[in-house]
Amino acid sequence: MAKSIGLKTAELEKISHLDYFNIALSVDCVIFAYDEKELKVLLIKSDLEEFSGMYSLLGDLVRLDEDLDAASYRILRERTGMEDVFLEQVHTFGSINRHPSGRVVTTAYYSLIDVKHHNLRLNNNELHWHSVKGIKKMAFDHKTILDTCLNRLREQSMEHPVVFNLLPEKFSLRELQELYEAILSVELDRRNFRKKIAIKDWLIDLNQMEEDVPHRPGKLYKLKPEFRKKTNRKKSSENNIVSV
Amino acid sequence: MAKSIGLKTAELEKISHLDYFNIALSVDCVIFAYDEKELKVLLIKSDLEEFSGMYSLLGDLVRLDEDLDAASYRILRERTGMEDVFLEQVHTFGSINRHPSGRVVTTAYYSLIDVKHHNLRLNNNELHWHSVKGIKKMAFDHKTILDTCLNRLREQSMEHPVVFNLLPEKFSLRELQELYEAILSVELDRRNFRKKIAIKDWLIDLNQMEEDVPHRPGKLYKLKPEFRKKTNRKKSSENNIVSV
DNA sequence: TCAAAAGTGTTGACTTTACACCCATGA
DNA sequence: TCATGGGTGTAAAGTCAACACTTTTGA
Repeated sequence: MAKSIGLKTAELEKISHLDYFNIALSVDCVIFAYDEKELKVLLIKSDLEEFSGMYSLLGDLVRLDEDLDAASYRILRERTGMEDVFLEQVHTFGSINRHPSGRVVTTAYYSLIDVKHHNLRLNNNELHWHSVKGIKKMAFDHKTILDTCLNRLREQSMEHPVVFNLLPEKFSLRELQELYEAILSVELDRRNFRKKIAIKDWLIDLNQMEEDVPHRPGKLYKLKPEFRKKTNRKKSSENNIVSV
Repeated sequence: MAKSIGLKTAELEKISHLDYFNIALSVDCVIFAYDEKELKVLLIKSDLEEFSGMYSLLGDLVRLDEDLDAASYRILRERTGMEDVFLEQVHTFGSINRHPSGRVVTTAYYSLIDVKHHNLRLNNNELHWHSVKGIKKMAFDHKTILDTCLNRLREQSMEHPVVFNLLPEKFSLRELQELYEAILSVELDRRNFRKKIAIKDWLIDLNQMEEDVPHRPGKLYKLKPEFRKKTNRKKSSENNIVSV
């Protein structure tokens, strides 16, 4: 079969570049949860001698026959037993020497889960929730990755209804406010907070009350279903329209 | 040398995972410029038979001894002859079948350059500026990548002084406004636009006037040097502080 | 009856939008 | 003298920040 002049087939191109198929690609998941009024992240003790005693994010190499996004879902599923959770790509880290095993480029994702719903076997596998505030040092460049994902979470929190993925289905406005305060590391004014949430029109009043609280119970709300997106990925048609 | 129980060295880990070092990693650059009152992007005719006649972004495989960010700078330098330009990572695309040569995951960057300063040899290498508005179909998943980068540019434009990378050093407020209008695809009110720019306090009044315009010349400005960052990458210390 | 949090409005400061006229220059 | 864009202000609407008291419940 004659080839067009100047063009090469993909197969030919692959052969001429085989040397390059020599970088491993991993994904690392920053899995956030909210518990005890603190933002937590799920970490595992590093099993590399080089990072003995340090913690790392949950990650794995991407398989040849696996989409990048699928790899991050797989890790989440394997580690937490959860399906259908919020997961979003954040950034890819590709310094030459970031991994002692060789050239490994990693794509970081962040995930938001309801800590009550996971299915972790936390006891036997060195997997633990860590308060984000207390984390100083991590294996690899994982502290940088964590910081980057935390910043992304903060940005997203302020513009989109994503934090509800960290709460149980029913929650009070106090719980919601405390969650925002934990994520943003700020104190918020109760009246202004409630006004702002009311304007967003994200919530349904369940006409139910908190129970088992040692004080006056608050009303319970849930997120309107149309905002329960699992990811926040933007469609290319969602352009920002601005006027000045 | 004795090993700690349960730990493995990075070297051992690499051996056990050698199969995975089999995905190629590329970077693709969405190089924007502004010319003739339109936002343009630099594209090249695809040299793959599969995409005969279609255009693609400028990309290349990442070398084994090259940082991911360095790879994107290299492509930009090789293609435009420019150093020290604005370049920022946007997203990584990793569908299994996005590339006919095999498994190639690509990290997309966007770049903003002054069209007058480049050093392209546009004539002999099928490299051309295309009006972003007119682009319908591209090779690979490059249309999706372009759309994603355009959205990122729009978001960044509204919050940070990045668009100045698309202008010559000296510019008039009219040029600046037309640039924003081209990027955002909106019409802006002149008085409100000037007020808004004045409040940002990004510009230095050069006390010079436009020349060779067929109407009353406007004042020329330049960006204050402290805003002339080449990239907009966030330091992890730059937390958003919010009050509600 | 005490402790804890629920629930609720107003004011002033600021920001955003909409909108129109005269001026300076070059052709 | 005409065409083109330069340059400028104000009023109304909306948003944001600061701030305090009464109510309800459980202990």
